[in-house]
Amino acid sequence: MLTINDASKRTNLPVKTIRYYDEVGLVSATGRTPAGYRLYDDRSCQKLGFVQRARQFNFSIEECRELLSLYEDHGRPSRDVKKITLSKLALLQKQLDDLTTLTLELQTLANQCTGDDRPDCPILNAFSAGPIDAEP
Amino acid sequence: MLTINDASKRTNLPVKTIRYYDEVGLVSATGRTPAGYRLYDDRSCQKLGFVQRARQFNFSIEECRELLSLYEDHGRPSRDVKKITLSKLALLQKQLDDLTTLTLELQTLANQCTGDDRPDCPILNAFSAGPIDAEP
DNA sequence: GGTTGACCCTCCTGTTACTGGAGGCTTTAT
DNA sequence: ATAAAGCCTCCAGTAACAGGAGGGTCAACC
Repeated sequence: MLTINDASKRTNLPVKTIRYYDEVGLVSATGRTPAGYRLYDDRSCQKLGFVQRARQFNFSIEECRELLSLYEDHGRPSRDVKKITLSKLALLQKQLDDLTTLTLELQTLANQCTGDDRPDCPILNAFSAGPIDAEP
Repeated sequence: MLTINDASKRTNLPVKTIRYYDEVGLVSATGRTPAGYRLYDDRSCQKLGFVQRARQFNFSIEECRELLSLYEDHGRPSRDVKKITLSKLALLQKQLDDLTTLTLELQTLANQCTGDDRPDCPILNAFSAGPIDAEP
């Protein structure tokens, strides 16, 4: 049985975060010492690690909860997991597209800006006028 | 002078958002009617539009405040604006890289998953094990 | 003149996923 | 014996709004 600090070291999750996951019932502590200290076993640590990686993939806490229950349920069909994953993937793709467009436009503006002492600035001009045409 | 609703239509910002910008002092209402209704003139609408576009570029409210004050200050050097823009650009680039990696990895996992009735699922396996090697 | 319906206001709560801190035990090391 | 580190709970705050309650206002229509 590990203290919350040990679990933190093993999973690379901050202590505060582990406590939070316990609080919201995502990954509950295995037990408590008589003094009330949280205890975690290997299984709990594994789940914490699972959540950590899923979070890195931009899965929300609620989605993690769902994935975790599928993970816990030994007989679940992989179809269910794949479905969640694919819809998340579509979302990521959209974010990616938006971010790419945005970066390109901003890059264009920065390139056009002389960045000197003169007050004329294409960036501010663009912001005050309207949408930007990116030039290649 | 426009009501908040008219300003909303002109700028495509929700009424709630415009009120919020007033509340936090980002773009204050030009005045009020005797009944307490917010009023906006062309200049305010222009500022609202400015903020809207800057927000689309992922500038935070505080950054917008900064840009807006540069925008207001007629004599500011374009260097200042460019500096802010470039650091924002670097941040965007990093987000983009992370998101790209993430998407690729998740894609790899989804491809490996049969998505049928069987419980074996590479996605869950990967999450429970550790980092993923994306295959081309 | 009354009434509907569309606006407007303020204030409060909730969202996401934590993070920081106060105040106060417990355990471990010296 | 004491100091440091670690643990606990509870409270507040973060970003940028969105939703809704409760209530005032304005223009039009009958």
